[in-house]
Amino acid sequence: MATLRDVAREAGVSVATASRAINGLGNVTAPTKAAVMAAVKKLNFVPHSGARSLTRRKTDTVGVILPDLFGEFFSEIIRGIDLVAHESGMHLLLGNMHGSTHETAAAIAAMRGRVDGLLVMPPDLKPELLSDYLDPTLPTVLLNYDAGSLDLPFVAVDNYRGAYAMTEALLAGGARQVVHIAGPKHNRDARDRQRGFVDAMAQVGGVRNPAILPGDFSEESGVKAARLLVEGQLPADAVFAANDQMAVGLIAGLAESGKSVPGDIMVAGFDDIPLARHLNPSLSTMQVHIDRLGSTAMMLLLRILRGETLGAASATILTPALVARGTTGGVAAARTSA
Amino acid sequence: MATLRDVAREAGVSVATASRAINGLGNVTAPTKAAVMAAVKKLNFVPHSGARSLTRRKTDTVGVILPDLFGEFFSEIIRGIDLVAHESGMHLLLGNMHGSTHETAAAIAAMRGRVDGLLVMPPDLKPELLSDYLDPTLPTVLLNYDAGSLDLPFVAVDNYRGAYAMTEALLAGGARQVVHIAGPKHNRDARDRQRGFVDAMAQVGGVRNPAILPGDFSEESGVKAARLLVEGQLPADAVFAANDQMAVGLIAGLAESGKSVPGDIMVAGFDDIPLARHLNPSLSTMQVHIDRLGSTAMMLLLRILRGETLGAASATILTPALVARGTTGGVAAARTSA
DNA sequence: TTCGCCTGTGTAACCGGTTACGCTGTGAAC
DNA sequence: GTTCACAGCGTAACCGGTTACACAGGCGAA
Repeated sequence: MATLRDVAREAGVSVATASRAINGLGNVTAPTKAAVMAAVKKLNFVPHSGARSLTRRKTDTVGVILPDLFGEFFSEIIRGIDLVAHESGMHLLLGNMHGSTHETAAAIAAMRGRVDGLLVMPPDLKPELLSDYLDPTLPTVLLNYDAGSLDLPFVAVDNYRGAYAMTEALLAGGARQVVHIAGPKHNRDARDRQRGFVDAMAQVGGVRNPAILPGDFSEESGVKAARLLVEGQLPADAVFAANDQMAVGLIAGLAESGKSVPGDIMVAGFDDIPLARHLNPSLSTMQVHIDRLGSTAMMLLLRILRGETLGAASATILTPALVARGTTGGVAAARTSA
Repeated sequence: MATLRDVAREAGVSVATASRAINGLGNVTAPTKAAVMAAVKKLNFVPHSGARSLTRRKTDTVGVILPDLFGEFFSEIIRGIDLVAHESGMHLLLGNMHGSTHETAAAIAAMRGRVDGLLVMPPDLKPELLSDYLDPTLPTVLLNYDAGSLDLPFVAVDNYRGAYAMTEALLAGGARQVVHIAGPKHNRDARDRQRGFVDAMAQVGGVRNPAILPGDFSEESGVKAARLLVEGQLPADAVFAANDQMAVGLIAGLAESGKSVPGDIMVAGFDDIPLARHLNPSLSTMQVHIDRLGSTAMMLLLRILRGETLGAASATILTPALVARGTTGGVAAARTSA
């Protein structure tokens, strides 16, 4: 592979001149520049980004650290990030914490020297730990994580208000006994959604200790919840699952037990994954523009990298929108129904 | 941020010793090593990967260049790649060609000096162009792309045989007039699937010029195909869509026209996206382990990077498996049905 | 005692770019 | 005819690591 020195030699100039010519800095005459460019073409020279970033002290890359890469949720986030990053000529370096705290530290450490900034989504990490791992000199935006005590910019979904709104809607739709399927215990999203549910039940429904079934955001745990519900003879006329994935499993489980949705029992989810509208009946849910979560965070990071100071703008909360569909009897079944 | 020199100074040793201690090279006494490690802790030193990769001439990163980042297909590929990469301590640098040829060249060029190898998926690029863009010194594995004349290792899905098998199955299931909804014209997957369909129709069904409707892999184009089919009064008792996405649209469109699936008409897709089994009736399709596409390619690349020479092994073809479900009357409707 | 080897450590070159600074030669101003 | 500013270009230091090579000291063998 040709280096800049090779190009300089070929063009009969110094490396400094070659560098200036290639990067379009002013002080190079047209003929000199032409000679350099000819050498570049001839030798097929492509600048070594690693070396360049070493002196420039910028890499034009941002690190993205996600808890997992599974499912549409993450692909949407990445797509949103990429959209904005691409516009600014930034690259994306993917890190995956694979659920382990230790891996998280490693993933973050490995980013040093490779990226100009970090986008981190640590749904089940304690703030103190997180601040230990993060490099304070590296611009960082948190995804879906209210930093709280940490003084870091973040973009989050208003899980609390979303859950509150959905619960309210179920009650308004005639449900009296609403059961919640919770997400993983340590997951902040899950906890906030549960809080929203509990508060809405108390404040709007006048119910003190609403039933809550355990879950872990997986489809399987939704199936299990259906079993618990039916076998446990839990009185319920509506179930609000903490995410769509569990709602999908729940509906399958209810169908096996001969329960009809929404006839016997209404079902609602959270996230509005693409699958939601294709179910039959289609799934009522809280629509989160997942890609916007990513793109907003990326825009925030870009502004920080540009040196802008963002005061209150550093905390962005996206409010999910209620989408009433078939499983709450809100609208006719999706058109995919036969 | 502390550098190696800082650590060396703090520990009272030279940079060489510090480097050796940190990297666990043998020739360092225990007390010296301890002193260095103490300095590392104290100064919070994290090696600068950029600088390190400059001398080591390896980056522990592979570049992944995909045509797009939309939908579950790509998220699954990335997940498969990440799974293997992570095991080997490799990082993933994402490049996106955003559908444009020019961007493709830029994406590939930007990788120089940042990665040790490349995973490229160029579904609608001509081989000659591709070889122009690629750096011959950079180990590269092609995804879902039979390099043909190019002498590059690749991992691909046997689209031809998959389509052939599905068409055969439809015919065996009693269909006589099978219509194909094709994918984008320049897309190799789409073309191979169409060939498989045409050949099977001729060889197994004895049909010379089977009907083929245009499509572009989008759900929308499936809906359009349904319209063409019904309004055009095309005689058909089965439709084989070149991918699941279009099959989904097709089913929706047929439902709108009052056609029942599989009663009036059977439907089959290709890919087995997660949504497929959740439809009602569930979608018959060719199962492609998309994540394996990614992980296999990554394993191939790793072996090349390790210096292994792989002869015939450099071309891997994954054969998709037929999954008969509701839309071909093959099995009972999915359990998500009410 | 002397030689040689081996171990632990330091010096400095190097990876491939960028850029501060210094040098040269030209034309304008005096 | 000097002086000066400035444009164009080259030299060399630098980014932050790795590592070839040199070197010092300790030890066993001759």
